Amino acid sequence: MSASQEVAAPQADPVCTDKLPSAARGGPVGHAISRVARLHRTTAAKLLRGAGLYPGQEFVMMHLWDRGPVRQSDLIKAVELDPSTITKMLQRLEQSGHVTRSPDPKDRRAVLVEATEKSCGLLDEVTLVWAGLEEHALAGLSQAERTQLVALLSRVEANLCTETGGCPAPGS
Amino acid sequence: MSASQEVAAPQADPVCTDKLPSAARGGPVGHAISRVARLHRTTAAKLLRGAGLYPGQEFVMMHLWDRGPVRQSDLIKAVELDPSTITKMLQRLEQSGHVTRSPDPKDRRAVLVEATEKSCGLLDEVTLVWAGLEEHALAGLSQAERTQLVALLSRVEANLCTETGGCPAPGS
DNA sequence: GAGATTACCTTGGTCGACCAAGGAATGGTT
DNA sequence: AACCATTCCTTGGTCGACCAAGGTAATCTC
Repeated sequence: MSASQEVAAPQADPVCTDKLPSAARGGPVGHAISRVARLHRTTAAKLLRGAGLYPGQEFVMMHLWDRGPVRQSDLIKAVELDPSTITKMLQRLEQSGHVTRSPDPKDRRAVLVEATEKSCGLLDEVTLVWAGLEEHALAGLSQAERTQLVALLSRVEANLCTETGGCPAPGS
Repeated sequence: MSASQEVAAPQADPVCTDKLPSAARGGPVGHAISRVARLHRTTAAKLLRGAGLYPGQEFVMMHLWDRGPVRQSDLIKAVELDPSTITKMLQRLEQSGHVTRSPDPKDRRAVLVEATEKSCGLLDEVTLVWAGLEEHALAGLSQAERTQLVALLSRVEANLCTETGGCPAPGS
């Protein structure tokens, strides 16, 4: 019983010696968040499809719809995405006619972004889709549970921001 | 005062007539989930980087580490991803030496996937990274809060699965 | 057994998201 | 005025994730 050569012949030959049954140990919250987020995104994708938007673009459009023309850098700060992501997304949104980009006369480095009139037709649809999705996702949860869910998520978000130095100041 | 030409000159000219102040109406949970998930993923990415893995690959590797050689289709069901996603991910994982693929002798359509010995060195590192990330994300949350968070997320997940017909049976 | 159906995987395409690097204009220092 | 640092955006690359379509092999049906 000293040598670990015969490991009781595991049916599936776990390759890496023995080790723990990882499935359980893998952070349950991390897994849950990943799965829920992916599900949420793909459902949003299907719903948004009819509107001609890809998932992720809604956030940008929403910001433009109620902020009017903004500098691209403001947009970046608002949605907290990588600048290059925004650049490319805007190029596509411009090509599909949802957005207009023009150089800022006051700062020749900057670019002003604005939702086109055509895109305004989507506002209602997108709003509806999001409301429906939210309700679908939260079906059966009491108001208290909903607020607690967002509270917990906010705390997790705050945690993930600290120390990594990847987030803007939580205050403003 | 009939023509709507002078719209009282809004400072930021919100383009789409008036409408509501969307920021508030956009589903709070949906937003929260998106942001948290992105944050979680990018932090994981940074941590996993040292191990030579890209975010998302960990799930696949974990499954392989404790299941041994599996058919690709099983892997697909386990991680609930699109087949093509798995195919491409495995091609990269094979090229980077973390995984081995071989035709299944019992079914010539199928492919058997297995973690390489080299990859076993990563098991500990990945486990540590995930444990640390989980703790970092949940810092300050009581045990009760943690379990409730996963409970709430599970319910949301279940909700998102139903009706859309995009999920496997929740039972098995 | 022949034919249709299903299961398994691949390829090609598009997008979002990131990093790394770089070009241009602005702003502050000396 | 000259220089350096910062800000703003772009390009090029890689990956994960999806959809649509296809090609081969098993399986079911008649």
